[in-house]
Amino acid sequence: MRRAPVTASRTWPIVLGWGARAASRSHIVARVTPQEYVEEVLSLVERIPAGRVMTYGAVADALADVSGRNSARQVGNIMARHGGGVPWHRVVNSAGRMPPGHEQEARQRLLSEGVPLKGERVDVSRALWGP
DNA sequence: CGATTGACGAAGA
DNA sequence: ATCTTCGCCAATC
Repeated sequence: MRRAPVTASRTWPIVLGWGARAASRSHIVARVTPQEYVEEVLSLVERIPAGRVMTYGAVADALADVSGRNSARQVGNIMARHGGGVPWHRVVNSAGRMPPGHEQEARQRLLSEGVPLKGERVDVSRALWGP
């Protein structure tokens, strides 16, 4: 758990090791390392119940306060690189589409879990789950 | 260092 | 409905 050193002069709640960039935005500050963020994402995805889904954006939003990040795209990258050990099929894009190259596998799993579908897409309005 | 590249998403045309 | 543009974050050139 690498954390930025805490100094008395520090204005923002965290960061001064990787914080130069974060400091350029006054509202959002990185509160965890990229590695820690990966763990946050994976542990949240693990808690998505069978039969429900989250969108990449919803995951990013749910973690925004604690992580200091909000990038659906980054969640997608993380799922692509590290999602193999979690129920990755329960994360779809906002249109209900499944990850390119894994549509068949995902569709089969979602179907067996009873996730509501609309043709080839998840009916996100009905299936969306939140922590 | 800067530029590109993604399992993204909202807004426009 | 499809395509583009832009904001988002981190890894990779």
